[in-house]
Amino acid sequence: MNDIPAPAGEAPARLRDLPTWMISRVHQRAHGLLVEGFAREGFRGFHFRLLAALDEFGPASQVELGQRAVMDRSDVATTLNDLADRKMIRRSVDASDRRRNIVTITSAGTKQLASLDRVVAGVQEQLLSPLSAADRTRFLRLLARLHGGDS
Amino acid sequence: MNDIPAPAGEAPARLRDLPTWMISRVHQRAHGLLVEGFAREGFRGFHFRLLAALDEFGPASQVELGQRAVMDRSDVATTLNDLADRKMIRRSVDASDRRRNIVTITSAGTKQLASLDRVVAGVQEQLLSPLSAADRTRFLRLLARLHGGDS
DNA sequence: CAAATTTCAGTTCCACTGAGATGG
DNA sequence: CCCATCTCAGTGAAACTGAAATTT
Repeated sequence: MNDIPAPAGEAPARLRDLPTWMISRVHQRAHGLLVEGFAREGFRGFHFRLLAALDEFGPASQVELGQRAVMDRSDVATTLNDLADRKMIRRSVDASDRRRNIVTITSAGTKQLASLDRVVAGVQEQLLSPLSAADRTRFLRLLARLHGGDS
Repeated sequence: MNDIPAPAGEAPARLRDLPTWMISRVHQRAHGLLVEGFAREGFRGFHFRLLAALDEFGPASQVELGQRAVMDRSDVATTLNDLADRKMIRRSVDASDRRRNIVTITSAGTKQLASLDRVVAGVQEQLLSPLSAADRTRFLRLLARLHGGDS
Protein backbone atom coordinates (compact mmCIF):
# COMPACT_ATOMS: atom_id res chain seq x y z
CA MET A 1 0.00 0.00 0.00
CA ASN A 2 2.61 2.42 -0.96
CA ASP A 3 4.90 2.01 2.02
CA ILE A 4 8.33 1.10 0.97
CA PRO A 5 10.68 1.02 3.98
CA ALA A 6 12.31 4.25 2.80
CA PRO A 7 15.45 4.78 4.88
CA ALA A 8 14.45 7.64 7.16
CA GLY A 9 15.05 11.18 6.00
CA GLU A 10 15.44 10.40 2.32
CA ALA A 11 12.30 12.05 1.10
CA PRO A 12 12.55 15.52 -0.42
CA ALA A 13 11.98 18.26 2.15
CA ARG A 14 9.29 19.50 -0.17
CA LEU A 15 7.31 16.38 0.63
CA ARG A 16 8.61 15.54 4.07
CA ASP A 17 7.53 18.83 5.59
CA LEU A 18 4.05 18.93 4.10
CA PRO A 19 1.24 18.49 6.59
CA THR A 20 -0.61 16.32 4.08
CA TRP A 21 2.45 14.12 3.65
CA MET A 22 2.92 13.61 7.36
CA ILE A 23 -0.74 12.88 7.85
CA SER A 24 -0.62 10.40 5.02
CA ARG A 25 2.37 8.60 6.53
CA VAL A 26 0.82 8.45 9.97
CA HIS A 27 -2.36 7.16 8.41
CA GLN A 28 -0.50 4.46 6.51
CA ARG A 29 1.11 3.34 9.70
CA ALA A 30 -2.15 3.35 11.65
CA HIS A 31 -3.92 1.51 8.87
CA GLY A 32 -1.24 -1.13 8.74
CA LEU A 33 -1.32 -1.70 12.47
CA LEU A 34 -5.10 -2.04 12.42
CA VAL A 35 -5.19 -4.44 9.49
CA GLU A 36 -2.54 -6.54 11.16
CA GLY A 37 -4.27 -6.48 14.54
CA PHE A 38 -7.67 -7.39 13.14
CA ALA A 39 -6.20 -10.10 10.96
CA ARG A 40 -4.68 -11.76 14.01
CA GLU A 41 -8.24 -12.29 15.21
CA GLY A 42 -9.48 -13.24 11.77
CA PHE A 43 -11.36 -10.02 11.13
CA ARG A 44 -11.20 -6.80 9.18
CA GLY A 45 -11.94 -3.18 9.98
CA PHE A 46 -15.39 -3.44 8.41
CA HIS A 47 -16.39 -6.12 10.90
CA PHE A 48 -15.36 -3.92 13.78
CA ARG A 49 -17.12 -0.88 12.45
CA LEU A 50 -20.42 -2.64 12.00
CA LEU A 51 -20.28 -4.41 15.34
CA ALA A 52 -19.44 -1.12 17.05
CA ALA A 53 -22.34 0.65 15.36
CA LEU A 54 -24.73 -2.13 16.32
CA ASP A 55 -23.50 -2.20 19.88
CA GLU A 56 -23.81 1.53 20.29
CA PHE A 57 -27.06 2.25 18.50
CA GLY A 58 -28.87 -1.06 18.78
CA PRO A 59 -30.59 -2.95 15.95
CA ALA A 60 -30.64 -1.06 12.68
CA SER A 61 -31.33 -1.37 8.98
CA GLN A 62 -28.46 -1.88 6.59
CA VAL A 63 -28.76 1.58 5.14
CA GLU A 64 -28.58 3.05 8.62
CA LEU A 65 -25.54 0.93 9.42
CA GLY A 66 -23.83 2.12 6.27
CA GLN A 67 -24.28 5.72 7.37
CA ARG A 68 -23.12 5.04 10.89
CA ALA A 69 -20.04 3.10 9.94
CA VAL A 70 -19.31 5.18 6.83
CA MET A 71 -19.46 2.21 4.48
CA ASP A 72 -20.80 1.53 1.03
CA ARG A 73 -24.12 -0.31 0.95
CA SER A 74 -22.46 -3.09 -0.95
CA ASP A 75 -19.71 -3.59 1.59
CA VAL A 76 -22.29 -3.55 4.36
CA ALA A 77 -24.15 -6.41 2.68
CA THR A 78 -21.12 -8.64 2.17
CA THR A 79 -19.64 -7.91 5.59
CA LEU A 80 -22.96 -8.71 7.25
CA ASN A 81 -23.13 -11.96 5.32
CA ASP A 82 -19.81 -12.79 6.83
CA LEU A 83 -20.81 -11.79 10.34
CA ALA A 84 -24.02 -13.77 10.02
CA ASP A 85 -22.08 -16.88 9.01
CA ARG A 86 -20.11 -16.48 12.20
CA LYS A 87 -23.30 -16.01 14.23
CA MET A 88 -22.27 -12.57 15.39
CA ILE A 89 -25.27 -10.80 13.96
CA ARG A 90 -28.77 -11.89 13.09
CA ARG A 91 -30.97 -10.52 10.34
CA SER A 92 -34.74 -10.35 10.56
CA VAL A 93 -37.28 -8.67 8.35
CA ASP A 94 -38.67 -5.39 9.66
CA ALA A 95 -42.35 -6.06 10.31
CA SER A 96 -43.31 -2.44 9.64
CA ASP A 97 -41.45 -2.28 6.33
CA ARG A 98 -40.77 -5.63 4.84
CA ARG A 99 -38.22 -4.32 2.37
CA ARG A 100 -35.90 -3.75 5.30
CA ASN A 101 -33.65 -6.03 7.31
CA ILE A 102 -33.31 -5.40 10.99
CA VAL A 103 -29.79 -6.34 12.02
CA THR A 104 -29.11 -7.34 15.60
CA ILE A 105 -25.84 -8.11 17.33
CA THR A 106 -25.69 -11.48 19.10
CA SER A 107 -23.97 -12.21 22.38
CA ALA A 108 -21.16 -13.88 20.46
CA GLY A 109 -20.87 -10.64 18.52
CA THR A 110 -20.71 -8.57 21.67
CA LYS A 111 -18.03 -10.82 23.04
CA GLN A 112 -15.99 -10.59 19.85
CA LEU A 113 -16.39 -6.84 19.81
CA ALA A 114 -14.85 -6.60 23.27
CA SER A 115 -11.88 -8.51 21.98
CA LEU A 116 -11.54 -6.27 18.93
CA ASP A 117 -11.82 -3.27 21.22
CA ARG A 118 -8.67 -4.43 22.95
CA VAL A 119 -6.89 -4.75 19.62
CA VAL A 120 -7.95 -1.25 18.66
CA ALA A 121 -6.89 0.18 22.00
CA GLY A 122 -3.50 -1.44 21.62
CA VAL A 123 -3.03 0.16 18.24
CA GLN A 124 -3.89 3.62 19.58
CA GLU A 125 -1.33 3.14 22.29
CA GLN A 126 1.28 1.97 19.82
CA LEU A 127 0.63 4.81 17.44
CA LEU A 128 0.72 7.53 20.07
CA SER A 129 3.56 6.04 22.06
CA PRO A 130 6.05 8.78 21.03
CA LEU A 131 3.93 11.37 22.84
CA SER A 132 3.49 12.03 26.56
CA ALA A 133 0.00 11.85 27.99
CA ALA A 134 -0.28 15.63 27.95
CA ASP A 135 0.93 15.85 24.36
CA ARG A 136 -1.51 13.16 23.28
CA THR A 137 -4.34 15.21 24.69
CA ARG A 138 -3.12 18.32 22.89
CA PHE A 139 -2.66 16.45 19.66
CA LEU A 140 -6.09 14.87 19.77
CA ARG A 141 -7.78 18.14 20.56
CA LEU A 142 -6.18 19.76 17.52
CA LEU A 143 -6.91 16.74 15.37
CA ALA A 144 -10.54 16.84 16.42
CA ARG A 145 -10.77 20.43 15.26
CA LEU A 146 -9.49 19.48 11.81
CA HIS A 147 -11.65 16.43 11.68
CA GLY A 148 -14.74 18.32 12.79
CA GLY A 149 -14.21 20.71 9.89
CA ASP A 150 -15.09 17.98 7.39
CA SER A 151 -18.51 18.26 5.91
CA MET B 1 -12.80 6.38 -1.42
CA ASN B 2 -14.98 5.39 1.42
CA ASP B 3 -16.39 8.79 2.13
CA ILE B 4 -20.09 8.81 2.18
CA PRO B 5 -21.36 12.23 3.22
CA ALA B 6 -22.33 10.89 6.65
CA PRO B 7 -24.36 13.57 8.37
CA ALA B 8 -21.97 14.90 11.01
CA GLY B 9 -21.91 13.23 14.38
CA GLU B 10 -23.59 10.02 13.33
CA ALA B 11 -20.65 7.71 13.77
CA PRO B 12 -20.43 5.65 16.94
CA ALA B 13 -18.42 7.38 19.66
CA ARG B 14 -16.36 4.21 19.70
CA LEU B 15 -15.12 5.13 16.24
CA ARG B 16 -15.47 8.86 16.27
CA ASP B 17 -13.16 9.34 19.24
CA LEU B 18 -10.43 7.01 18.08
CA PRO B 19 -7.19 8.72 17.10
CA THR B 20 -6.83 6.32 14.20
CA TRP B 21 -10.33 7.16 13.00
CA MET B 22 -9.76 10.89 13.12
CA ILE B 23 -6.45 10.55 11.37
CA SER B 24 -8.06 8.43 8.72
CA ARG B 25 -10.81 10.99 8.15
CA VAL B 26 -8.37 13.87 7.94
CA HIS B 27 -6.27 11.85 5.53
CA GLN B 28 -9.26 11.11 3.33
CA ARG B 29 -10.05 14.77 3.16
CA ALA B 30 -6.47 15.76 2.40
CA HIS B 31 -6.19 13.06 -0.21
CA GLY B 32 -9.37 14.17 -1.89
CA LEU B 33 -8.27 17.79 -1.99
CA LEU B 34 -4.92 16.83 -3.47
CA VAL B 35 -6.37 14.53 -6.12
CA GLU B 36 -8.81 17.22 -7.10
CA GLY B 37 -6.18 19.94 -7.17
CA PHE B 38 -3.72 17.92 -9.24
CA ALA B 39 -6.47 16.80 -11.59
CA ARG B 40 -7.35 20.41 -12.32
CA GLU B 41 -3.84 20.73 -13.79
CA GLY B 42 -4.01 17.36 -15.48
CA PHE B 43 -1.67 15.60 -13.09
CA ARG B 44 -1.58 13.14 -10.23
CA GLY B 45 0.31 12.99 -6.94
CA PHE B 46 2.92 10.70 -8.43
CA HIS B 47 3.90 13.31 -10.98
CA PHE B 48 4.41 15.86 -8.25
CA ARG B 49 6.42 13.52 -6.06
CA LEU B 50 8.84 12.59 -8.81
CA LEU B 51 9.29 16.14 -10.05
CA ALA B 52 9.89 17.30 -6.46
CA ALA B 53 12.49 14.59 -5.90
CA LEU B 54 14.25 15.44 -9.15
CA ASP B 55 14.21 19.12 -8.42
CA GLU B 56 15.59 18.67 -4.96
CA PHE B 57 18.21 15.98 -5.51
CA GLY B 58 19.08 16.44 -9.13
CA PRO B 59 19.28 13.73 -11.81
CA ALA B 60 18.79 10.22 -10.43
CA SER B 61 18.19 6.62 -11.41
CA GLN B 62 14.67 5.23 -11.25
CA VAL B 63 15.45 3.05 -8.26
CA GLU B 64 16.75 6.06 -6.40
CA LEU B 65 13.67 8.06 -7.34
CA GLY B 66 11.45 5.30 -6.05
CA GLN B 67 13.16 5.50 -2.67
CA ARG B 68 13.01 9.28 -2.53
CA ALA B 69 9.38 9.59 -3.50
CA VAL B 70 8.28 6.42 -1.66
CA MET B 71 6.93 4.78 -4.79
CA ASP B 72 6.88 1.34 -6.27
CA ARG B 73 9.41 0.77 -9.05
CA SER B 74 6.54 -0.03 -11.37
CA ASP B 75 4.72 3.20 -10.66
CA VAL B 76 7.94 5.09 -11.12
CA ALA B 77 8.35 3.60 -14.60
CA THR B 78 4.84 4.37 -15.81
CA THR B 79 4.76 7.84 -14.26
CA LEU B 80 8.10 8.69 -15.87
CA ASN B 81 6.80 7.47 -19.21
CA ASP B 82 4.02 9.95 -18.80
CA LEU B 83 6.29 12.79 -17.75
CA ALA B 84 8.61 12.05 -20.66
CA ASP B 85 5.68 12.23 -23.10
CA ARG B 86 4.98 15.68 -21.74
CA LYS B 87 8.63 16.67 -22.05
CA MET B 88 8.96 17.32 -18.35
CA ILE B 89 11.73 14.85 -17.77
CA ARG B 90 14.37 13.36 -20.01
CA ARG B 91 15.90 9.91 -19.74
CA SER B 92 19.43 9.14 -20.74
CA VAL B 93 21.50 6.04 -20.28
CA ASP B 94 24.04 6.19 -17.48
CA ALA B 95 27.40 5.98 -19.23
CA SER B 96 29.04 4.35 -16.23
CA ASP B 97 26.32 1.67 -15.92
CA ARG B 98 24.31 1.20 -19.06
CA ARG B 99 21.53 -0.72 -17.30
CA ARG B 100 20.56 2.48 -15.61
CA ASN B 101 18.51 5.45 -16.77
CA ILE B 102 19.53 8.86 -15.58
CA VAL B 103 16.41 10.93 -15.22
CA THR B 104 16.65 14.69 -15.51
CA ILE B 105 13.99 17.33 -15.02
CA THR B 106 13.54 19.71 -17.95
CA SER B 107 12.79 23.40 -17.71
CA ALA B 108 9.19 22.64 -18.66
CA GLY B 109 9.18 20.24 -15.73
CA THR B 110 10.54 22.84 -13.37
CA LYS B 111 7.92 25.28 -14.49
CA GLN B 112 5.13 22.77 -14.02
CA LEU B 113 6.47 21.85 -10.61
CA ALA B 114 6.18 25.46 -9.50
CA SER B 115 2.56 25.40 -10.54
CA LEU B 116 1.90 22.16 -8.69
CA ASP B 117 3.62 23.63 -5.66
CA ARG B 118 0.99 26.31 -5.59
CA VAL B 119 -1.75 23.69 -5.74
CA VAL B 120 -0.16 21.80 -2.87
CA ALA B 121 0.25 24.94 -0.79
CA GLY B 122 -3.38 25.79 -1.33
CA VAL B 123 -4.43 22.38 -0.07
CA GLN B 124 -2.32 22.72 3.08
CA GLU B 125 -3.98 26.04 3.74
CA GLN B 126 -7.43 24.62 3.15
CA LEU B 127 -6.83 21.62 5.34
CA LEU B 128 -5.40 23.57 8.26
CA SER B 129 -7.78 26.49 7.96
CA PRO B 130 -9.65 25.60 11.18
CA LEU B 131 -6.48 26.22 13.20
CA SER B 132 -4.77 29.48 14.12
CA ALA B 133 -1.18 29.96 13.05
CA ALA B 134 0.05 29.08 16.51
CA ASP B 135 -2.10 25.96 16.68
CA ARG B 136 -0.91 24.87 13.26
CA THR B 137 2.65 25.02 14.48
CA ARG B 138 1.81 23.00 17.58
CA PHE B 139 -0.12 20.46 15.57
CA LEU B 140 2.64 20.00 13.03
CA ARG B 141 5.28 19.63 15.70
CA LEU B 142 3.31 16.86 17.37
CA LEU B 143 2.52 15.24 14.04
CA ALA B 144 6.19 15.26 13.14
CA ARG B 145 7.00 13.36 16.30
CA LEU B 146 4.52 10.64 15.40
CA HIS B 147 5.66 10.58 11.83
CA GLY B 148 9.30 10.44 12.80
CA GLY B 149 8.56 7.35 14.87
CA ASP B 150 7.91 5.31 11.72
CA SER B 151 10.65 2.95 10.79
C1' DC C 1 -46.43 3.22 -11.27
C1' DA C 2 -42.72 5.45 -8.52
C1' DA C 3 -39.61 4.92 -4.63
C1' DA C 4 -36.79 2.43 -1.15
C1' DT C 5 -34.03 -1.60 0.42
C1' DT C 6 -31.15 -5.34 -0.22
C1' DT C 7 -28.32 -8.09 -3.09
C1' DC C 8 -25.30 -9.50 -6.74
C1' DA C 9 -22.41 -9.08 -10.64
C1' DG C 10 -19.44 -6.26 -13.03
C1' DT C 11 -16.31 -2.24 -13.45
C1' DT C 12 -12.66 0.55 -12.18
C1' DC C 13 -8.81 1.97 -9.92
C1' DC C 14 -4.54 1.20 -7.53
C1' DA C 15 -0.58 -1.03 -6.08
C1' DC C 16 2.24 -4.87 -6.25
C1' DT C 17 4.44 -9.31 -8.29
C1' DG C 18 6.89 -12.02 -11.61
C1' DA C 19 9.40 -12.46 -15.46
C1' DG C 20 11.70 -11.00 -19.65
C1' DA C 21 15.25 -8.03 -21.71
C1' DT C 22 19.39 -5.64 -21.26
C1' DG C 23 23.64 -4.91 -19.30
C1' DG C 24 27.70 -5.41 -15.67
C1' DC D 1 26.85 -17.44 -14.20
C1' DC D 2 24.82 -14.26 -11.17
C1' DC D 3 23.18 -9.74 -9.95
C1' DA D 4 21.04 -5.09 -10.88
C1' DT D 5 17.94 -2.25 -13.53
C1' DC D 6 14.08 -1.19 -16.15
C1' DT D 7 9.81 -2.49 -18.25
C1' DC D 8 5.47 -4.61 -18.94
C1' DA D 9 1.72 -7.79 -18.41
C1' DG D 10 -0.90 -9.86 -15.09
C1' DT D 11 -2.90 -10.44 -10.40
C1' DG D 12 -5.45 -9.18 -6.36
C1' DA D 13 -7.69 -6.12 -3.26
C1' DA D 14 -10.92 -2.41 -2.35
C1' DA D 15 -14.59 0.48 -3.36
C1' DC D 16 -18.09 1.85 -6.25
C1' DT D 17 -21.99 1.26 -10.02
C1' DG D 18 -26.04 -0.66 -12.21
C1' DA D 19 -29.67 -3.38 -12.13
C1' DA D 20 -32.72 -7.13 -10.54
C1' DA D 21 -35.88 -8.68 -6.86
C1' DT D 22 -38.85 -7.46 -3.34
C1' DT D 23 -41.91 -4.64 -0.99
C1' DT D 24 -44.14 -0.15 0.05
